[in-house]
Amino acid sequence: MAGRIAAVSIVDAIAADLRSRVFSGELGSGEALTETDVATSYEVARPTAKASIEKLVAEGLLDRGTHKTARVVELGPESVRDIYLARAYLESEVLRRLARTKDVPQEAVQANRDIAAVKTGAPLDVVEPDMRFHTSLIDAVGNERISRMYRSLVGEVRLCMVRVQSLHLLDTELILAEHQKILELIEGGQGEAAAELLDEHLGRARERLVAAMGGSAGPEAGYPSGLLPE
Amino acid sequence: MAGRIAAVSIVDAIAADLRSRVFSGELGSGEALTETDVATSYEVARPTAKASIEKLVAEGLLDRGTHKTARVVELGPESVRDIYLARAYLESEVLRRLARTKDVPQEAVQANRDIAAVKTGAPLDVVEPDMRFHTSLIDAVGNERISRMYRSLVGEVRLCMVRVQSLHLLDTELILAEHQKILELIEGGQGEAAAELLDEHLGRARERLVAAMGGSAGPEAGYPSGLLPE
DNA sequence: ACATGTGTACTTGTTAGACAATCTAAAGGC
DNA sequence: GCCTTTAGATTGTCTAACAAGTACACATGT
Repeated sequence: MAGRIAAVSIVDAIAADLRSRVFSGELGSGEALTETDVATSYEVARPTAKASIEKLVAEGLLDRGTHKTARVVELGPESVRDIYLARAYLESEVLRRLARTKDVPQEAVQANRDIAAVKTGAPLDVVEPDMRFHTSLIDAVGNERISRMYRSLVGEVRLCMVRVQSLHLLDTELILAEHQKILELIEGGQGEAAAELLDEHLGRARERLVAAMGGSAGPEAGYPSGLLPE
Repeated sequence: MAGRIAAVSIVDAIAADLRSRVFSGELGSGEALTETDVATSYEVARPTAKASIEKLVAEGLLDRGTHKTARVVELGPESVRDIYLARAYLESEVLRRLARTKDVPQEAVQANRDIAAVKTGAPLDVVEPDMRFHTSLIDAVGNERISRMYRSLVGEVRLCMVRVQSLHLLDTELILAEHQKILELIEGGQGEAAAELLDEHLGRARERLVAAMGGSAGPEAGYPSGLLPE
């Protein structure tokens, strides 16, 4: 059941590789990706490269207009706010819903454990389990379209997370503690409180990242009260 | 400013035409769309047709696996529930948000007027302004990603609406009255009430459509109390 | 009769090379 | 220095073709 075979097309394979190169920072913000470049470097035909690029454009990871070269998206402060607010919209509703049935998804619990496990390593290692924590909450409502919508956001969200971690804007302990508390609130049926904590959780990351990018941070950037014993 | 010129690519043009043919019912549920068919009928090369088809697949209007012919999606009762619940997630949050600032978008008001204007004509004419009513509410929050996410749903939503109207499952007067009431609740700052009414509004359409498709309808299918004087 | 294997037709995945339209940036003229 | 022209690079689209996969009918063996 696990690891079902996947007959990936060449297009998908290249798209996946490009994606990971964007996430790893190998392809930096604003970097150009011409169709011929991609085609030659992967030794495929140009239409194939084109299709891969178009996939990433659809995901929001690349940007391009007609007849213009595709470039890695440049996230400004406004985009960051846009992204995090969209996240908050979806995720807070999801938490309320999950709390109603007191349904704590095991995958989220596991993801948080994984964050704890890597907390001594490189800061970028936190990104994957952190992302997984949030996606597993979304997936837990069991709505295909909602998961799909969230997926369309995930690429950009991950880009933001990479930035947050690279710049050490958040303490891993804090992430961990807040995730834990959110799960507890769901278990206790306190949806509204969970949604509020999530708003704080996301708001802090959001405003600190905005500030780090040269925007003016909102009040949400501050530290929380009481979760971490000084 | 209005009607800004659009240098549409051939791919986009074909995609747009196919889309409208799906919505109009000319291309029925489950109908096959071969790449060569599309290519010959529009007199373009197969790769061009392929790209168009892939666009519609990404939109959720067509369905296809690797090496298999693309087909118009077949919406079962489960899909309908999935779609409408996803809608409700986004839209109810949006209403709460709009009510907080008592922000009644003019486009929504206009859309509802347009519904009233066509109410004597063909039932399918209601679909476009009805869809516009809901999208304009979403767009009113001014979040690019949220609008984008909703767009990814719009294709399927519209398919559902076409069904609802074709089968005369809802009275236009009722749609109109509930839309009106929702706008009033927003204006009055009563976000929670607006969200609840929306849930009713969507829930009724949802369960009636489910029932019409052979699923078992939930309790939401019934008529409302008091909005329409008998 | 049933299950199994085979084969052919249809369809998609991918490639190659080519041309026109468009964008980008550098060279030149005022 | 600024604007225009020109050349190069890049994308949009096409034609033609082969490889690989799917589907369905057919034949085979039990």
